[in-house]
Amino acid sequence: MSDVARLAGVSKMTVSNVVNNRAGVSDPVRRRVLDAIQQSGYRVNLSARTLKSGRTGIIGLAVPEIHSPYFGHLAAHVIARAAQQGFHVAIEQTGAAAAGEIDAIAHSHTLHFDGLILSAVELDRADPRLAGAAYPIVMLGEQDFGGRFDHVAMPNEDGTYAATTHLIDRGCRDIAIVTGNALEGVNVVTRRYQGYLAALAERGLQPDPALLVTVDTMTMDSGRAAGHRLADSRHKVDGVVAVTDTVAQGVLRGLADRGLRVPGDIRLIGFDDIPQAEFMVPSLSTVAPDHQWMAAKAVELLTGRIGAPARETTEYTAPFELMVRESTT
Amino acid sequence: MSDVARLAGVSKMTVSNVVNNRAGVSDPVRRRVLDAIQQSGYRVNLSARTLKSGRTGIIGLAVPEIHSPYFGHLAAHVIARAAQQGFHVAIEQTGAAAAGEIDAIAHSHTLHFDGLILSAVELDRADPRLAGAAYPIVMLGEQDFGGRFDHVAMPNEDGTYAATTHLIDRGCRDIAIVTGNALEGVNVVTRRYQGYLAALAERGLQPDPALLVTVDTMTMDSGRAAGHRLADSRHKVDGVVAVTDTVAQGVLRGLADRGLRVPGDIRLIGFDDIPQAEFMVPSLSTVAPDHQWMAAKAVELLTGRIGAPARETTEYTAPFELMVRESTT
DNA sequence: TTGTAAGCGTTATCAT
DNA sequence: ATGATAACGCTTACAA
Repeated sequence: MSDVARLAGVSKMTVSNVVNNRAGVSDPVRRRVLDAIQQSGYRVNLSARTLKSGRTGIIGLAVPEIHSPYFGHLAAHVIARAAQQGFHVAIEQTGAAAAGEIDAIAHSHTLHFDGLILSAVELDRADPRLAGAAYPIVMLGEQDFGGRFDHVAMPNEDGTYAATTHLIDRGCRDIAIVTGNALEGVNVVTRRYQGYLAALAERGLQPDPALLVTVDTMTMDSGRAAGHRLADSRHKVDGVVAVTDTVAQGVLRGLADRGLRVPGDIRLIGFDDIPQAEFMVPSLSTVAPDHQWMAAKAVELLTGRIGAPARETTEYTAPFELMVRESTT
Repeated sequence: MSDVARLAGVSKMTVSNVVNNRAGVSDPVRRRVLDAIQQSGYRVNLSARTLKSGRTGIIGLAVPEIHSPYFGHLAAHVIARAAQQGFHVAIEQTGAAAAGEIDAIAHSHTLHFDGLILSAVELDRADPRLAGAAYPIVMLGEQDFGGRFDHVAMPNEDGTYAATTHLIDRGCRDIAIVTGNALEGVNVVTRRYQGYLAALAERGLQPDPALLVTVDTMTMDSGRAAGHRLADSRHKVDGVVAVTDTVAQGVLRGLADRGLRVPGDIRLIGFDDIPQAEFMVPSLSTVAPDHQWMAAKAVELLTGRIGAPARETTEYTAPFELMVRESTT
């Protein structure tokens, strides 16, 4: 910057004013400075600007894992949206563990992110380590934090309710649910399970404990094992609600391993509408929350709070659509 | 830092020495300083450190799109590996366009990344804008840049050769290839096409122009359309080599749309071994490059060059394995 | 073993 | 409209 100033015959301050498009610089001077910038190949040093301003222009996005169609998809939207607002996104992987989620918060602090979008799946609202965060956090999609944070929620309960009702409408009566094993507290697993129970109850169907299949992780592998368990059990099953599309993909494969056909023998529905859902054979019916909407709201809430830290927290729930495809035909 | 120094009754410099684990600090002083750090909740300011040292500790990773199982998977490995070496990873999306790839380079500059891992799919080795980069770049996986950059290559030609040979071994004689439309120059598309041609030639099969199906983008959508074209043509086809697993997923779906069975009517093989390949119905045979190895090499090359900028460029080609699954049984 | 001084590149403030 | 100065928090070089 000193070089540019010398070249243009002005002070560093004037260069700064030109670089930042501030008013109060005469046209000829501005031109001279711009020329000097061209000539010297000058570029602002963001570290210096950050040091001075206390802002990095970077927001963190903490997700369980960036591979995983759902979070990858979401991340792509967040990155695009943040860019529109002049923010860069740094991605942290939490590994779907409470410790990783806390680490992400600490990291954000160390790296001086301006804020953090946290897709928490394990962290408890009561976790004392949550108190430490000294900058804006927006919770995305999962746990309930009782109004302590801005929150963009998934339509967990309503979505699964709609999915289960759809299976009943298609004539299913023995509907299994494949879900996580954290059936206590308020989290994605419990809320989706509640939606399933609510739909059964409304249609006068009894939930059968034998039709509750829990998995440790939300992976295709776990889903496949769940599919095996369903196929190998003596229980009649004519429909399956899977907690996520990724798990559904595994369930589908597990049923195929045992020679069961979807939708011929068993109907299957997922949750998320990952890009692959439409291309599976059979294509997967699913609950499709509006990912783009979620990303936009999350970024909007975060940048809003960066501007006004003391504002009241807000909670949004994403709209969703039921995508009916071959797997429930 | 001044606060900590005052609290511990030492100078800022001593605090710095303790924070950076430097030798030459007596044990009692070190303890006092650590206590003071605890008490005050002090954390180093990375911006200040960066400003002083000229290094950010952040490396950029530019990929066409972070959703996309292949790049998501690769990114996860790169992030993990870089973390081991004390680097953070910022992800840039290029949108599979040369302009986006150039932007990523410029961005890296602005954001003062210490280096960039660039998964270039469109950028040409002759592109003049490539000259600008004033920091280390490692090319990952695709284009050939004639030794100008450190490069971790995919086993493009050998992989497709092996895939095609495998189909021939399974009795296929009319083998189509679904690939990109950039059939000139040295890039992933041409090299994989060469591997296909080489395998046909070695087994005395004539390449049939009608069996070359090109797509604009490496997406499931494009693959599906290609599947339709193959099914609707009058040509006999008994095997398909797809340029990527993602495209293969689309081809499989496109063939299913037309009532064609894999592997019954047509055998299909992909490239990449994305996590979904194993879970597709039928499961997808594919060429499996060692992603973890690639990520590790890329990070290693980059950090090596950050340490020694003038070193000779190196080129590695990833090892691969042929995964034989149901789609070619 | 510890401390002092200067400077990394930028910008806010105040002066001209 | 433009400039001088100081400060952001840290580390290198040197002095004690």
